[in-house]
Amino acid sequence: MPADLPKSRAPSIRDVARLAGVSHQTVSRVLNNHPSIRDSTKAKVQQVMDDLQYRPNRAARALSRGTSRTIGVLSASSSQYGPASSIAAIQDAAREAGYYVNTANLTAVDPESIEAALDHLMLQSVEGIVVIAPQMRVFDVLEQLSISVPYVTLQSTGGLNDHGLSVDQIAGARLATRHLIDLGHRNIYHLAGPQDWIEAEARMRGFLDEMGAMDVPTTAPILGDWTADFGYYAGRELLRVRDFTAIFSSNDQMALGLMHAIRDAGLDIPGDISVVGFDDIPESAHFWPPLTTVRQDFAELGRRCMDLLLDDITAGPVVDRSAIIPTLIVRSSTGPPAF
Amino acid sequence: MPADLPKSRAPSIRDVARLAGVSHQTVSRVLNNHPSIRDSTKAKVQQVMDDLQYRPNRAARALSRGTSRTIGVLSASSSQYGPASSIAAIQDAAREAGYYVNTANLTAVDPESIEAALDHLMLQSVEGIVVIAPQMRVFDVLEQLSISVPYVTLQSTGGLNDHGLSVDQIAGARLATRHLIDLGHRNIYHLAGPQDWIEAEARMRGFLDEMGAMDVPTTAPILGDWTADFGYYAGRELLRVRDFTAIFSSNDQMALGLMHAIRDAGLDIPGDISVVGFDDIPESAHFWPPLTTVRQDFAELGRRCMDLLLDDITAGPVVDRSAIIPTLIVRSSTGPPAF
DNA sequence: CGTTTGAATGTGCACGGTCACAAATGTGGC
DNA sequence: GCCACATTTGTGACCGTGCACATTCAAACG
Repeated sequence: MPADLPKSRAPSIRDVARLAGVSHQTVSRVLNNHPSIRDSTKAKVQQVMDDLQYRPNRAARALSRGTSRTIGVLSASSSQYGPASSIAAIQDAAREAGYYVNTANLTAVDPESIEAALDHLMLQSVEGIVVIAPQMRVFDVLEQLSISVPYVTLQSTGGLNDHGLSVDQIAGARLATRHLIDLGHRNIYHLAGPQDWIEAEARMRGFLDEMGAMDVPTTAPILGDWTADFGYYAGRELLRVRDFTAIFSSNDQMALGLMHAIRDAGLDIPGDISVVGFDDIPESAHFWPPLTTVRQDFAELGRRCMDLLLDDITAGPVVDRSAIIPTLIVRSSTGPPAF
Repeated sequence: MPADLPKSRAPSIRDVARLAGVSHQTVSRVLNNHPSIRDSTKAKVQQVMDDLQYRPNRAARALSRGTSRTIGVLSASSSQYGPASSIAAIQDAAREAGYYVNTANLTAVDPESIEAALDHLMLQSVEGIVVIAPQMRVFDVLEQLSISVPYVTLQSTGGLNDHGLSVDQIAGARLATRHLIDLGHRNIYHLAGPQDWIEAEARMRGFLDEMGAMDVPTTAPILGDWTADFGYYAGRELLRVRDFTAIFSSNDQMALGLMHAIRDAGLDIPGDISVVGFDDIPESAHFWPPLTTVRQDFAELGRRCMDLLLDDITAGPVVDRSAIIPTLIVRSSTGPPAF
């Protein structure tokens, strides 16, 4: 019976080397697929590695190589559908590329907690950072801190820096707005996201741009907080005046709340009021009525973002930085205005 | 002007030592809050560390200590609301405890990808693993692989092992079922989750238990896939016969789809059919009608789970392993049956 | 057959911390 | 002033891997 007792320490390359009758460097070469290794040697070493259930020690490798093969994700509101989908895609892409992912959540958006989260990531010597914290303020802090590793963001600030990759939110918002205008609506409200959020800002701009381009008079957008709850209360307030026939909501959740309020007021959707959302979360198709919305491919975004970062890290080939154009999904929550 | 040129390498503990006029070991002691360090020395060292913007190298520390201060999260379906919330809570709790978190997503539930994900985590020498992959099969594989680090799961299999901590799904399901029975329903369907999922199984058992306890005849549960889409199609099928007055859905998304189908059939909720969900996702309050459901505190679950794991790792004090009891949230999707 | 060349393998050290132990320094009692 | 003792600091080895360089070996060439 082989001495299979649980050794106190895990086997190292030297253990493997000794048993295989080679030097530790040869084992290292096998590990790293060095070209000049005799096949027989390679096989022998690999055999011993299997027998010993050898696993390279990541810390040692990182130390010696000076590289951690780890990337960090700085995320806010990671429990929401969009960010969560992107994070998952990022993790998959990273793993496929042989990278590890470490996530730090932002508990608040004040500079202190941003710095704390960043510190947490830097302490792990991440080689790059993906920022999925869509608040403007996060970007400001990032700029100031002058981080020593490359970083990319899921939300482009629109050309101010080249760290961004993003769905073209403006185009998406214009799509939604145009849809309402084409249906004949002229009194359209926009329920925007928090002013601080990049997507909120971009969607608002898209809305205003399209309204301007089509020469439709605009009212000031309402600033919400993305939640269905807010959508509901905003809807209640808006309906006290009821000087509109359509609303474009910055995300699906608020649209849901809006529709709730509209129904509560005894009005019909889309008969009395049309509603458009943004995101196309999987539930939107089953809202009442099924929500017309703008679809974003969050997973694709995550993957592309990862490509971009890996490119920055390895200074590799130029990758596709073109924006992803979202698509309009027309369902039953929109129709021509009543007269 | 000080020589502030960007050195090719980051400052090490020895650089700090040299500038502070002490030995590297003294610097190490300052880093680790060793008790016997003269205050003046400590201050001096800290000053130099600040000046140099010194950051301890995690890899080196992990290597020499033989401990990585990293825990792994093995997760499936991490973009769904529940798991995502729990993961976020776990990350926060870990960071607070000075641990790093590394996540591996399961792309599929076959043994190969489970093993691959686990491998990915083990390669990083994680000290513990949190499993948020709620499929039974994952547990089987975990048992077989006989992992060398402690692990805990968010979904208890119910006493077969002691790795679990969970919301008492059975109690929650009984709450929901009892609510329907108390309202006077006697023909109640259950739309369950995928058979392989632990929660699905537990909720189904809760449903059957309560029905049995109250002496209400039961029909076989329908097995769904958690999506609103499935809820919709299941609803369409069920309504062809329409031999029931209430449905208890295993989660809120399927309940949403169900309600969609019920409305499509021209029926009233809860007038004709009552619907209960499970989870209380933030949108449920704004469904049409607002959904009666069972609330789970995912974040609390994540935190408690982390406590449990850290306890296992450090062999610390016994922590609270009591199950979390979910609560019933009554809204407008349930009412007495029509006669 | 000696020389050149390239592939295959070995040697020793570096990476940046921590640990065990030794040494120096300070403190109090007699 | 000397000893016992606690506190503070220093020395050197070590963790597991990769790198630079040295060495061995085999084949090819003149």
